[in-house]
Order: sequence, then structure tokens, then C-alpha cells
Amino acid sequence: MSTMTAAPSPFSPADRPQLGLRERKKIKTREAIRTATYALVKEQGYDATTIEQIAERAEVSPSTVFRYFPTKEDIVITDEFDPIIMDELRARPADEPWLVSLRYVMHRAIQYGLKEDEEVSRLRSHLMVQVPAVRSRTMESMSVTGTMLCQAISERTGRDPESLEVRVYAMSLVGALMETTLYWAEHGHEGDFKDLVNRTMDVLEHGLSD
Amino acid sequence: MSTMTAAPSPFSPADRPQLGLRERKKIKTREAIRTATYALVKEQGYDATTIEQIAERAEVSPSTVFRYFPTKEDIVITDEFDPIIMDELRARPADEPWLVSLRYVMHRAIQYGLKEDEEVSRLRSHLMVQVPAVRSRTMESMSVTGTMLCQAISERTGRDPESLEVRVYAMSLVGALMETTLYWAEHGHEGDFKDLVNRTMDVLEHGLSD
DNA sequence: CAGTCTTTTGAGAGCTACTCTCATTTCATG
DNA sequence: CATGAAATGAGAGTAGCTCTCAAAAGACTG
Repeated sequence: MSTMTAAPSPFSPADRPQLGLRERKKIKTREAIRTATYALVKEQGYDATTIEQIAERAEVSPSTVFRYFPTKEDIVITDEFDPIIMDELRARPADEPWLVSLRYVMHRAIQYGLKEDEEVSRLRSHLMVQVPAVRSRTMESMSVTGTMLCQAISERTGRDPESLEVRVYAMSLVGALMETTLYWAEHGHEGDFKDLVNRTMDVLEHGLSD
Repeated sequence: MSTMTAAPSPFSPADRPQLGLRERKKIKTREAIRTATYALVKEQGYDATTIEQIAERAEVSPSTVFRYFPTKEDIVITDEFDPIIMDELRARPADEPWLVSLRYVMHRAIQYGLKEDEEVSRLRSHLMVQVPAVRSRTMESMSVTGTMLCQAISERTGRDPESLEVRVYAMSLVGALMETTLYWAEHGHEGDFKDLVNRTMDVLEHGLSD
């Protein structure tokens, strides 16, 4: 999911020879822009990094950067995890309790995301804390994740994905996970993120009461 | 709270003669900018409205607009409800169940906000749906509301306001209310917003199960 | 392989949100 | 009324982002 840590891309272009040269080049360009951005941001900080610099290092024109990413923040936050989470959720046995499935899939996503490139994960959540624009944009992208979750919940429970109840439920979940990520980053990424997620899920299940 | 509807200002400058001329002028300028913005946005839409136009109609210079509001979105979304909600929460009897207090205060806030200027309320939530930048900025400001809620929860329950549990709880609540506002706006503001909030609180209390 | 068609790219102009500086005006104070 | 502090306006400058158009590069057909 968008709030979660993630690697630039789950697949390298070489893995998809079935794609035409055009498509493969596009994927490479996309990765080049993101890699350049991460490097520059790490060197000089987010605000000091301009699109022009990113374009230069990625060896494309500034126009091309905007063609691939609508905003500067998107270069940092975009990931490809939403569909993966969806698939994982669908793959869970239908009789498994919803919250159990959710917890399991979250753990999988964390495992997957962190393994891919832990440093990028941390830089990203760090930026969420430091740069308001990135945080805003992340939250914005979370609403996409929320919509996706609504769909998943609907498939599992038969409820209307457009109903207020489902939407509220999904959004409160997404908000909670966002806060968990922030909390983790604010505390220097210490401790196991998985444990934090567990505690978060506990709060959502039982409230603050116990 | 920030996601909630609200009037430009709860008090008119005339009500505070104890303030110096300087302070009163500042309040007036602030209101003039906001009023001008609402009018222009209503006439031409958000994106088509430039800071220059706003400045012209408010009869100030563009520099002054930025001196009062850090970003264009802030002109639209800033409100003064967070402290009011805090006070209301503190005023509730200490032995009242937390969720009851919360529900009560939410209703009060809605009542208050809608009465002040219903049209502005609706325009604002409409912009949340239509303009991504406004939605992002609203979400951003919600984290402020979330922090405030953490404080309130802490005062009521004695828990650490910085703990993961409290923060997650507050943020899921805020996210849920945000989604409720969006839902209301997407459905043409039909029906009683109070009822929607009640349903939202039900979901938060009991989950989707029942 | 040549030629055509389509997609992608680069170059550059242009808009606007936003920042910073400095001179001027406006209010507060003794 | 004079002196000091704060708010304003004017203007220059930065950078994100959009749009247009012509050149370059991959895809397809005879």
C-alpha cells in the first residue's frame, strides 16, 4: 500500500522480454528518474533538489520527468503495492476471519517492502515526517488505497463498497496505518515495524479500552 | 475541527474593542481575503482563481495575501474550530464515557459550523472533493486535529498522548470523519450530516460486524 | 529493406504559486 | 509630537508545472 515502504519496482525490465522495446525503455526511464531523485534527496534534501537536477542525473529532459510523474512528490511516493496487496487478500481462504486476513497481508507487505530496499523505505517514511508536501501527497494517495480496500472488503463481506460504513472503516484503517508509519519514522525506525502494526490492529479491533 | 464545516470567523472585529486598531485591522484583512476567495472560487472555480485576483478584490497587495496565508489552499480550509472542540470536550463531565462525550461534541461542532454559514461549509467540502490540492491540504491539517485529539484523550484517560495506541486511535477517528465529510459532499449534501456522523461513530465502536 | 505511421522525447515559452528584500506607510507609546 | 515598531506594497526572482511543436525513435506493412 502507498503508505508502506516499497522498492522502486518489483520487477526489473529484463524480466519482461515479452514487452516491446518501447515499453521496456519506459520502465527503465521511470526507474532512472526515481533512482536519481532518491540519490539527490539523500545528498541535498528534498526542497533543495530541483526537477532540473533530477532530469540531468537521470539523463532525460525536464519535460520527460513531468511526463512520467505529475508532481515532484509523486516521484518519491509512488509504488506498486496496492495491486499486490489486493491479490494477497483475494488469495486468503474465504472462511478466514477478515481481521486475521488483514493482519496477515499487512505482515506480508511489510516483509516484502522492507526486503526490497530497506534504505529507500526509511528515506521515504523519513520524508513523510520532514516534508509536509510529501506527507500531504502520501495521504492523498492513501485515499486510493482506501478505495481499493473498500473493494476488497466488499468482495469478502458482500457489503456495498460505496456504503458509508465500508468507506469509513477502510479510511480509518488507512489513517491508522499512516500514523503507525509516521510513529515508526519519528522514533528513528527502531524496533520491529511488524510489532507496531500488530498493536495498531489491536487498537482498531478493541479500541483503547483494554 | 479542520475537516468540518466552519464560518470564516466566529467573532467579528467589532466584538473586541479591547484590541488595538492594529489587531482589529488584521482580523478584518484576514476576513476580507477569505471572503474574496470564496466569492471568486464560487464564480470561476478554484484553479481559475489567482492570488492576484484575490488580492485585487480584497483590496490588498498579493504580498499581503501570502503574509496572512502560507498557501492558497489555506485560505479556503483554515478555521478556528479545533480549540473550540477542545474546550467542549474538556467541559464534559469526567465520568461520562469517552465515546459519548465525543459523539456529543461532534454534534455540537456540526451544529455550530453549519449555522454560521451553511453555504461556505458546503463550498468547502465540495472543494475537498473536486480539487486534489485542497483535499491534500485538508488531510494535512487533519493531523493537527489528530494531535489535539491525542491531548484530549490523554486528559480524559490518563494515557500517554504520544503513545502509539492513542495516536492510532485519534488518527483513525480523524480519517473516518474526513471520509464522512467526503461522502456527504459526494452525495450532494443530502440528508442530515448528523446522522452520517452517528453511523460513522457506530462503525468505529463496533466495527463492520453487526 | 524501405517507407510510413505512431509514440516518445526535447526544447522552449509561459503561467502562477510562493519567497525575499527594501522602502513607505501606519499604528503605538512616552 | 517625536520616536520606535509593525504592517504594507512594489518588485525581482525561483521553481513547479503546462502546453505546443518539431525532431527522433520504435513499430508495422508491402
